[in-house]
Amino acid sequence: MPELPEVETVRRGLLGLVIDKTVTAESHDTEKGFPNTPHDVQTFLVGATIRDVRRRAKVLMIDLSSGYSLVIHLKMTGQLVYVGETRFGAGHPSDSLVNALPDASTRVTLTFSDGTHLYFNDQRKFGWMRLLPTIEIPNIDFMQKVGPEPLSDEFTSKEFIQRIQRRKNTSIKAALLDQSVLAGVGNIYADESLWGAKIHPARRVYTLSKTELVLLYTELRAVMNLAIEKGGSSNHTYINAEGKKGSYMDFARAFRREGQPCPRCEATIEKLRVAGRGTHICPVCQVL
DNA sequence: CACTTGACCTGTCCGC
DNA sequence: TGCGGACAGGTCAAGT
Repeated sequence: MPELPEVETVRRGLLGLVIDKTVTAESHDTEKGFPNTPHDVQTFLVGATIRDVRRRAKVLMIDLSSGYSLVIHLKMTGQLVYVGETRFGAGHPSDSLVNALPDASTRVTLTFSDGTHLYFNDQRKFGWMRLLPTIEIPNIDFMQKVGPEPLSDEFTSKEFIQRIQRRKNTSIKAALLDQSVLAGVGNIYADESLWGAKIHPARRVYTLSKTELVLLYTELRAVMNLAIEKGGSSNHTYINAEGKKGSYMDFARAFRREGQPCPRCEATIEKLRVAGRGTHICPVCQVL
């Protein structure tokens, strides 16, 4: 799924596309992804106008004039794609991505008063979308447990170290991926930041020096900020609100670069398994 | 309690 | 070409 930079990219895209649009219809598949009652949908979604699009951790919130919000987690393969009235012509780079919607992975369709649409697609059906009173969002389980935003101005290296060290006995990669430690880090940016800080992902947290952790903090924020600037990372499923791919993968230094040279020392990048996840390292820069 | 593993789904890719 | 298994950017519940 989209990690923090991808979700933030979707948020920024949606802001420019759906603010002030009024929902006139909604449809969704019955099996999964949108469990609200038809009554709630009719009362609090249909007829409401979109006022804001916010993000916390990897969760998006679309605030409505009804006092309710659509709360969305894209998990691994979720997409939120806006399709305007004027579709791209045949041959346009985005043509095949966007003109074909809705498709077999479309779970929810919103129709706006101007005839345009917002689609929630999710091939693997891990993602979810639900309609909640806006003021109740901070009370849901996810929001209660999730850690601080790593890119906020108030998030210091001191706080990073303090929170990471709550998981002293596990691997540093597992600690980075733990959403209750800090919000928004996933497999890509865990590998990229560990490469940047020259730390082996399987190192136990208690073995890391303060200097190493400060460097990791700096690398993590740099890598995520760069990824936002580049519009996120794209595999075959991630696209932004306009149906476009991000370009961070062109800048990736370890993630999915197994067999290619390390940009720092030319050693061959290797793939291994840490914390149950595919993990990419430079075996020379990052040693146990 | 801290930590690890399996499950949730569908599609794709790789080796036989 | 077909088939089986591993794997995919996340999070929970259940297990040790």
